[in-house]
Amino acid sequence: MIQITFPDGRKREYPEGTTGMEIARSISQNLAKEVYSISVNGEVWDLTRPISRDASVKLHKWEDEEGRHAFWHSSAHLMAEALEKIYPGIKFGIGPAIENGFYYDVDPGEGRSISDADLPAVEKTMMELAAKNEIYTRKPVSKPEALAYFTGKGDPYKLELIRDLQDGEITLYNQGDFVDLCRGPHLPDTSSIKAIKLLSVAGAYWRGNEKNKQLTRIYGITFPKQKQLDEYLEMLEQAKQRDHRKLGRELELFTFSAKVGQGLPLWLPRGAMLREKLEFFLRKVQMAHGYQQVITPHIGQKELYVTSGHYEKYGKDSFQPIKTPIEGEEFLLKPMNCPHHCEIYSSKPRSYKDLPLRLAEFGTVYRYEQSGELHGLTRVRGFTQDDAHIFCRPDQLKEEFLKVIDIIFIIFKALDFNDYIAQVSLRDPNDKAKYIGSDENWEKAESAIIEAAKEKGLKTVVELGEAAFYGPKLDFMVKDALGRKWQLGTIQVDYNLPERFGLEYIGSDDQRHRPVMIHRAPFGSMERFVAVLLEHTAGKFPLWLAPEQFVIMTISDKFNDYAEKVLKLLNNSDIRGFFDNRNEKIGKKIRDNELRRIPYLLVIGEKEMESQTISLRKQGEGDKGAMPVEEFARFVQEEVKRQLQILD
RNA sequence: GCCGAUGUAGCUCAGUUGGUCAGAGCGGCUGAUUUGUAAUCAGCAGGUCGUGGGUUCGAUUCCCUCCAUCGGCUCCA
Repeated sequence: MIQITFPDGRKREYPEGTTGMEIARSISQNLAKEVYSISVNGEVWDLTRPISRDASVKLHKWEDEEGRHAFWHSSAHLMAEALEKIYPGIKFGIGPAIENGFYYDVDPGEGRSISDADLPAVEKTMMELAAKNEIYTRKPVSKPEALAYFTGKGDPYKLELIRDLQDGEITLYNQGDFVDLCRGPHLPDTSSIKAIKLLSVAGAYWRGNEKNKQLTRIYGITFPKQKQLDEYLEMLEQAKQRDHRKLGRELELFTFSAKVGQGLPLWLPRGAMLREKLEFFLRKVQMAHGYQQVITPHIGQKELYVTSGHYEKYGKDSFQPIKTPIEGEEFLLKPMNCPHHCEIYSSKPRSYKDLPLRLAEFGTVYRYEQSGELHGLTRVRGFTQDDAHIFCRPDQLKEEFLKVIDIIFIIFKALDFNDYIAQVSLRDPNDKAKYIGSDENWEKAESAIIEAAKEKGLKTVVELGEAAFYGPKLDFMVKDALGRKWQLGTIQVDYNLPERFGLEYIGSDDQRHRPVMIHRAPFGSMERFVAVLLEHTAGKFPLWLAPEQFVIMTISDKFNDYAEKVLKLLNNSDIRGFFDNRNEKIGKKIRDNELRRIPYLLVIGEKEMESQTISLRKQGEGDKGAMPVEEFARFVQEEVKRQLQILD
């Protein structure tokens, strides 16, 4: 007998070789139907794998990531089985479970391709196979056996994967006629896979390397119940409604023009107002934190970027230099503000007493992003960074870094961004050639970031190879409506540019010293920030940010004069809004302005004119009753003040 | 840049197996209506069916190029 310990600490005896499924059944038959995998001493196993020693276990249902993972991973195998039936000779790459569903990378073979239109047939075959209740069987094999099998099958990608594996840790799984190299775990059989949707087809480079062959990646998702699939698809539809590209058009915030050029956003009046308010907000925060605004040009001599290293790193695949007509001097559209700010630093001798020097600029930069990369406002070719560079003494670095984190917290709090990921982006230790600067400087910079994040109690994830070429970063990532992660705020420690630009200050010892630089942008870029904000709020901005805070609507045009008077009064009270003077019924005007996400709708008719009031409607909440005009003005001012309290 | 898909009026979308096939709703304009809390009615104007080429007696429809967009991959200072 072996002793099994459950998560709640209870222990129970089972015969040696018992399986997860048997343990589940011993608790209840219903449970047995709902579990998909089991953790044995922290390792996730198949439910059918015999347990031969005392162990701590946890059974995983759909609600657990481990349960869904096994479900989707098994679904990927099921899809592969179906693909092999429909496309004999198809080659397989990798087919993992992902956050929402699974994918499999396949090579359909010369002259064959798979497109969206082919997916329903694959789905159908998967359904048929699933209904056969095929059993997933695990089989440990030796490396030579594994190599022999896939050589026989002629699957070069699997062979490549096997070569990187250690003998003794290789397992094959099969269900029906399909055999795959796989670590597992898997479902006991295919019977629980009841609802299948293959979502999309995409190209994906083998092993994520651009130089390798591009395989066809098929994304799909499966569920134990049809209802869950319906709900998931409904959720995707809902997310589409919050897409910032759709909302940007509907709310008339921004647009694009193929004539102007792809990836170059045009901000419409309402969008410009929104940006102005965001900038105003950050300016105030920064002023309180000792920043000084500067302004620099949109271009700079090519030499400037040769000095900074940007030219060597990005010059060839970037917008190419523009030239003066007579002298032929070369200038670059600025891809970064830091070199300009470095030159401001060195415009006069600096003393240790001047530091830290915090130079801020809403700097518009231009970068050549690959055409396939452009995406609404989140990935563009021209954008404005809420940039600043802090030049400080090494002994001030940590404190300055912590203060920047505070600013990011202030912003995220004011805009209700609670769901972010703090990512420590370090350099790839195996590819140091990608970066400039000495190991010593990198180590100093990386440990400064890690320490600061720790001190702030930030829960961080560490990503190797995600650093900027001149220094490591602390990035704040936020998800969009469809769960795609975007980097917003960023803080970067940089010992390298000060060196390249020969920046110095005179210390208290009367000697020359080198300052350290912090690059930081709490919003990241105005464009991307607005995009993510739009998707988070579905266009319902907080009152202080709303491009239009109120709209006046009259019951009939008999009250237009009074409405004009109210409009003037409110505008004079520094409240933004307009008079919807269309000759429409009140219901129509309410509907239209609700859809435009105007926070306050003011209805004016006979009663209101007589009593010098307005009838107030709050967006999404309906009628709030009558209110004197002055009171409404105060009410709005106070709400804005309350929302911006964080600035005080 | 790569793989796959899409592109019909300002927006959302119908339509043509190549031949009265250029349509609807919303939006816009004009008029009527003077309205009480999520769509008043009527009329009118809008499109060289993304662009350029080709096949054909004939192309919005078939083929190619380019442009833009969408889903991914790679990249992201």
